[in-house]
Order: sequence, then structure tokens, then C-alpha cells
Amino acid sequence: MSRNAESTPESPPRKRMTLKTLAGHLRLSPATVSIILNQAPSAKAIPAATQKRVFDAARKFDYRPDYFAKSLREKRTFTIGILVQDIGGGYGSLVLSGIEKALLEVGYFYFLASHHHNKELLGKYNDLLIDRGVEGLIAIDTELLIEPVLPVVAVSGHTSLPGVTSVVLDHEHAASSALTHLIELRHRKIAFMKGQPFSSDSEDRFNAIAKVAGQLGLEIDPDLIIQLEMDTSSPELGYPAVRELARRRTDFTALLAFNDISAIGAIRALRDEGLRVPEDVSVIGFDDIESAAFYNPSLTTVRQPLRQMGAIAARTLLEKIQGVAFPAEIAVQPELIARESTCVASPRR
Amino acid sequence: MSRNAESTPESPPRKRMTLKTLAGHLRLSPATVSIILNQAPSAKAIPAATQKRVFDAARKFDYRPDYFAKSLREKRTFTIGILVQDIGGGYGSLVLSGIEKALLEVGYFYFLASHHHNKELLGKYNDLLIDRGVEGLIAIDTELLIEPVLPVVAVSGHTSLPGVTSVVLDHEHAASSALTHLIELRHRKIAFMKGQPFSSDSEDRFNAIAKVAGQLGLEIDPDLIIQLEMDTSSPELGYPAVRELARRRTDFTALLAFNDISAIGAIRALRDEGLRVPEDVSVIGFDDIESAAFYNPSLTTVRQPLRQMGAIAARTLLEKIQGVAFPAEIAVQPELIARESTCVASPRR
DNA sequence: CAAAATTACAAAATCGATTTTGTAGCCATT
DNA sequence: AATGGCTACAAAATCGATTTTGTAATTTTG
Repeated sequence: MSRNAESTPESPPRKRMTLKTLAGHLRLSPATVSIILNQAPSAKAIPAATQKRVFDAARKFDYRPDYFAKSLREKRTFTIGILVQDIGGGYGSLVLSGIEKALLEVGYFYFLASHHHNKELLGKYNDLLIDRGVEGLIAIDTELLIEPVLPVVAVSGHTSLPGVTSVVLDHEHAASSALTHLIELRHRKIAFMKGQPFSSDSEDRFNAIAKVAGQLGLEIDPDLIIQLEMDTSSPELGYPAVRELARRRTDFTALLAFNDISAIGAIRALRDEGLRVPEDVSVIGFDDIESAAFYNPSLTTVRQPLRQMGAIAARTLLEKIQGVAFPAEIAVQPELIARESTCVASPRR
Repeated sequence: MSRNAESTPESPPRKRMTLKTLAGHLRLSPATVSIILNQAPSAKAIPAATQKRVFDAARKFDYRPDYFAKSLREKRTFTIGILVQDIGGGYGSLVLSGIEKALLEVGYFYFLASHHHNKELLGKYNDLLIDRGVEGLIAIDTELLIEPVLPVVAVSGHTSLPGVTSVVLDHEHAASSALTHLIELRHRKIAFMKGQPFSSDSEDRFNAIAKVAGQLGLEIDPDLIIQLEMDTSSPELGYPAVRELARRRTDFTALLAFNDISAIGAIRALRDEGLRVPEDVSVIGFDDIESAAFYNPSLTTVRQPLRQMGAIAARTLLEKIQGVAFPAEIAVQPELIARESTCVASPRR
């Protein structure tokens, strides 16, 4: 029910009611009213009739305690901060939407700040958020600099700062399902894309791939590894490096992209170099963003349960704020979604 | 500079310094220190030497006034609320990123709440945001229910509530450039997609199309109008309706989609019905989200300057908060971006 | 029946700022 | 020499809550 709807035609929209005026109406002291409304221990000593009077009046006048006065006294703000590199892009949006749902359900709000990999900005926002009394932080794909003074949960950050809990994908499982898929399709010459150095997943992901490749007896040609550098959430991310690769070599039959966004850019680059996907080159993405299933060809991809990761991060943070202890890592499982962008390797030109 | 970096090795991380303790160190009263730091008018009466002492001490101890105490006194929060239907999707992300940049530049933060077209939720968040002292609201593609008590700017909302300023696209220009493009490519049988009823742009956009079509002598076959219903930011949005249309009729040569997301779903639907894009059916999107240029085929689309619209909304809101008056509408101009998803109409089967 | 405990509240302190009012000392006027 | 105006601050009020302490009146206990 909206606040304004509360004011009847004859009574003009009341000014906000304070505890004092409410107490005045009731001919009680503010202290008593506060004690009753908050059901403080000492409320036990107050007769039920009085309590009812107070509650009724509070409802009638739509009394809501001033958030700032309350926060000043109690040092509770029901607010957290979220640090993210960038708002756009399917990845962050999905994680955010998972976080938001879990937060708003329990009456928390959040401040969002995107730092664009600018370390100074990151430090500044970190401080500004603390100034505003956030009770904890969630860092999405963000490398934290300093040991935090607040509860912190990282999503896809292998940050090993003490006290930080990370929600991470089981990278080996991810690597294994992607590589197994390609090997079953008889691919042996596979190109790999390494994420940008600032993306906290890049290293873990690639290490897992290297390890699993070894286990599967697949050798990785260093010349088929390309490195992403750009700082963007547009598919442009994957384009230049893949185009350059395709110009240099055409003997690979598959490409494992860093994420869906770069996979889309990669496919465009391959086509622009005259290579068909998947007939000439199979492409695997990562994330399973919403548009992955609708791209043309639809993307085979390693799905991360992004929304769920966001929700886990939020719930974990809330519990940490309550003082519950958590391990340094909470792992979630990926799932390979096979679609059109991969097929059986063709004998090559 | 990070706060923690401030504490030298020998001095353990200080507890937060308050005005009182700072004043204690300086052997001055809190009042005097506050007056100096805020350069209140009465600071003129205080000697420069004292003022310097105060500023130096404030810096040395990294004194920062408590945000909640300050807000309680001054009724300024440097926070706004943003109401959005959904976090995901290219549209909202781009607008948000424009807003964020403009806000953080001037030290404002924002609370984000997504209401998913749930009127109750919208009202509830509206109240919760006001409780938290937001100084104004930005509503993105959101139909406002009640006359707001705060400065409000709407992005793509034709809300005609008094006091609300809307940042809107010049719909006629948009319609005109899209239709002209199609007509130049010799399309005459064009299918149209109407946005969901809850999307505030839907009606304006379609009305503009109808009007411009009339002016251009193009007749719209009511049987070729499809209506979106789904509440999603995935391309799935456009799929079912278009698939159904293509099953019923195949004599149209072009489709004007409601946005890029639904255009992507539409293309997939057309292909699944055996129609090629653009050879059999040209498709025009709307928005020019980041992946539009990379879709296959890349999307011809009517570009909305979404980031800019967000920035305009934010700056306008900040000025409204200062008391500057604004007209009910601020129009921005679209631009047709021709890419691969449209081509000359082919004589039909 | 006096002392102790409980009932039912009110008064005052507190959170950490800002802002208004007050005041002691000094200098300059009429 | 009394009045007025500066100078340079301090004291106190205020924002709107919560929490601790206090206190009459009543009830229970020893």
C-alpha cells in the first residue's frame, strides 16, 4: 500500500510523523512508545491494553521510524555494497539479478559501483561505501586490493585475502566437460582463449584447462593460445585476437572461448575470415548468457549458474554479517549445454 | 587513497574519529571545528591560523563526518532511487551505465530496485526508497502509479503525471527512418511487432509507426501485426509470436521488431520456419544493444542513444533536486544503423 | 506490617553531526 | 565613560530515534 494512498481526502497529506508526535497523541513518552514498538525486553512490563493502543496508533498514523536516526543509533543500515567492473554484459546482469532478489526479499538494499578496473576508483568506492555504512561487500569479478574491514563475498574472484569467501565455479569440471565434448567430436587441434589479465577468473580457468588437457592426453599448442586484452562487455572483445589468429593459422578445428560474449565476437571474426562455424571451426562459449541460445548458430557453452551464484553470494554475505563463519570457497557446478556451434571435426584442407 | 593505507605500521588502525574527539585534540569545541570545516559564514570570524590547524588535524586523522548524523541533521542524502523492471537485458544495462557515470561523478549513489511489473512491488519499493531518504527517482521503462512526492525523471515513460520529466525518443523520427529504409528496399508487405502492454514505449512507438506509414502511403495489414506478451529480457520474447505468424502467413517481406532482443528471437523463429533472413524476410531491430552488431546476421536497427539517455536523466534529476524547472519531455534522436538483416525485397513465392 | 519486588511509565543520556545562541575580552565611538 | 561592535570561541539546542536510569504506585513476600 502506498503511503500517499493513506491520506484521506479531508486530511491533507500529513507531514511525516515522528516518534515524539506519535507519543504526544498517545499521551505517553517517546521512550515507552519505542519500547513497545520494538518489543524491547522491558515491554513485558507494559499492559497489553496499552501496547494495543500504541500499535493501533502507529498503524493509523502510518508511523515509520526515521531511517537515519535509527541507523545513527543502532549502527545497522540494511545496506550492502556491490563492486562490479561494469554494469553491462550478460554476465554481471545475471549475477546481479540473483543478488538483488535475495537481498530485497529480506529488506536489504545495495549500492552499486563500477570501477572499470581502475584501482584508484576501486579504492575510492570501497571507502565511500564504507562511509555510507554498508554492512558488507560483494565483489563481482573484481580483484580486491586490501584486506577488508567488513564481511566480503567475492563472485568469481580467487582472491585469497583472509576473511573473504569466494563463490567459484568448479573450473576443472568446466574444463573437463568442454574438452570431453570436443574430443568426443574428434577435435584435436583446439585453440584456446585466455581471459583478460584483470579478470579474476582468467588464470584459474586456464590452469584448469591445461591440467585437464594433460589428463585427457590432449596437447595444447602454445601458438593456438590467444589472449584477450580489451576492457569491454561487447562481443568486440573477442574479435581482433581471433581474426588475427585465423589469418595466421587455419589448421585448428575448434575454439574454446573465454565467455559467450567473446565467443560471439569470435564467430563473427571467423566468418569474416571465411571460416564457417561450426563446419570449419567449432566454438564453445562460457556462461550461457540469455542470448547464447538465440545466437546464430546457437552457442554450445559451459553454463555457469550465474543467478544462483548471485543468490548464494547474497545469502552468504548476510549470514557473515550475522557472524556466521564460512569457508574461503563455495563451489558451484557448471553444465555443458550442447547447441549448434559445435559439431564433429571435419578433415581439414 | 584507501583509508587503511592511512594507518602507519606503528599506529594500529584507529577507531573512526568523531568530531568530538577531533575537537578534543585541538582543544576546541566541536561547534568551532564544524564551522571551520564546513566554512560556514561564521567561519569568517576565526583567524586563519586556527583554521589551518583544524584543517591539518582533520587531514592527519582522516576525519570524515558520519554520514548518518549528517543526513539526520541536514536532510540531504546524496542518494537517488532507480526503478527498473528488470536488471538484465541490454536496454536497461546501457541506460543504467549512463546514469551511474553521471551520478558517481558528483558523489551520488543510487538504490536500484526491480519491480518486474508487479504493481504492489513497485509501490512498496517506492515507499522503501523514500524511507531511505532518496532525493529523487529515475524510472526506467516503468509506469508510475501515483503522483510522486519527489523529483522524478522517467526514461522511456510517457507518463503524464504532473511534475515528471520524461526522456523520450523522437518516435516519429524513429518510425520514419525505419520505414523509409524498408520502402527504399522496396518492401511493401511489412509485419509489425507491438511491445508488451506494460512497456511504456509500446503505444507511442506503434502510434508513430501508424502515423508515419500513413504519411508514406504505406498500408498496414492488421493481420500482420503481432503483439508481444512475455515478460522477459531474453530473445525468447519475440520467438513464439513470430513463429506463429510465419506459420500463418509467408507473404510479408519485412518485419519491424519491437527491440533488438525480440528481433533476435524473431530471426531464430523465422529460420526455424524455413525463412532466410534477410533474403526472404528483412528484420529491423530497435535499440542497437551492444550485441546487435555481432549477431548473425548483424542487425539493422534504430539506435537509441541509451547511455546518453541515462546520463541526461541523471543530470536532469540532479538539477530538479536543486529546484530547476524542466519541461515534461526531453526528446533525443534515434539513428538508423543499416547492417545485414535487411536487404532489397525479393519477389515472393 | 515493613521490606522487597513488580508494574507502568517518564526523564535523561546517547548516537554524531550542524546551527543558533551566548559570552568574555578587546577596541573604537560619541 | 558608557555604548556598541568585533573577535574568537564555547554552550546548548536540534535532527529522530534507542536505551539506560529513575521513580511513583502497587503488589508480593518474609
